[in-house]
Amino acid sequence: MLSDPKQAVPSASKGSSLGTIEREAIEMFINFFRLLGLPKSVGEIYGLLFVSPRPLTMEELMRRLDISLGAASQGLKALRSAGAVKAVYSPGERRDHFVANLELSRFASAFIKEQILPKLEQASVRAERMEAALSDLPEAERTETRGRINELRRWLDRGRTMLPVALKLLG
Amino acid sequence: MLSDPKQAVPSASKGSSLGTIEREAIEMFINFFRLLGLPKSVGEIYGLLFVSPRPLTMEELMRRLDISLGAASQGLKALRSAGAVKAVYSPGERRDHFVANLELSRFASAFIKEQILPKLEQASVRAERMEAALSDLPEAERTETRGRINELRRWLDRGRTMLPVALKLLG
DNA sequence: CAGCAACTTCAATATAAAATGAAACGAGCA
DNA sequence: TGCTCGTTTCATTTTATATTGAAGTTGCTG
Repeated sequence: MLSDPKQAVPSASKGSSLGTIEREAIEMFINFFRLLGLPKSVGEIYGLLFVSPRPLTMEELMRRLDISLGAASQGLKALRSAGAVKAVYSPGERRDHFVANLELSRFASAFIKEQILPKLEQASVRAERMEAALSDLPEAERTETRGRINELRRWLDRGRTMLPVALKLLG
Repeated sequence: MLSDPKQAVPSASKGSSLGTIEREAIEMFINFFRLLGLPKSVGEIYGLLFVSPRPLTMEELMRRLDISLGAASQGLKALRSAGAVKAVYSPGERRDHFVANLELSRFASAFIKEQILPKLEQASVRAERMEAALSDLPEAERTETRGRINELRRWLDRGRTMLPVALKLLG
């Protein structure tokens, strides 16, 4: 359980312009990025940039991945803001060229900082509110429920001490 | 970046039958479960069971959470198969009663084992195929691309040695 | 072993998320 | 200043995911 396998399969259409290495890299990153809740197009873009030995323009990404202008622009925006991709200057060239940042640990860090930590903080606030609401409960249920809330808080505290350590290990 | 905040808000309809503690718990678990790619209804069910001092039937879950028969059945199935919930025997009662397993570490373990490890394995296979396909590349690109594939493999190897350790720490 | 309550399944439907592409924007250049 | 190319934005469309509930199944019980 915990959701299905369902393998990523490249559409036939883009088979022509991509080699084995590119296809494998793209599929791999689609899978990992999906794990972080990111859309397919973002994984495709990063995958292609990861194995590309030279910077690519947005136009090249659109063409080779067969994605739209909007998807390319938004995907790159997201990747840049996560520090996963950067624009490099190309002399005498007007358009932007993009390269992948190969330090994969960035993703884990960004994910922890932006997704997990805020949820932990919010959860702690909720736990306080739950504690405070214990008095509304009928006597009989109070002890049992208090125990459960405490269990929850122990986990939240654990998380809040562990994650910064994990972040240090990564970055 | 890395997807939006967008807070879970309980539908007005079920406000009536749920107290503060229940609402807070439900919203908290909806948020965490979503992080693991699980549907809202699954988070709702687990949240309510988590703070419920006594076992609940499927019918109670349907009524109090205002979810359908199918959602309750499937959500419980998923939670049971992940070991997050179990059915307890209730003397002289025909219908099943469910309780939450409070050991939250189970989720992390299940998630790592079922979602992350398989993807790492598959990724390693892909990396081998990429390595093998290097010879198809024009000379000029080979060295750079080989370096990138190696970078990838270093990360995959790291992951494959770290995760089992993480699993031990949890369980 | 018939009837029924409890549960499961799954095709249909509703909802949410991502992709598209036309229109708006903006930076550099003549 | 007005063009032009490259990029961003966002309303619309498409696709994917979750939910519903009726029909099917199971297994207890009288």
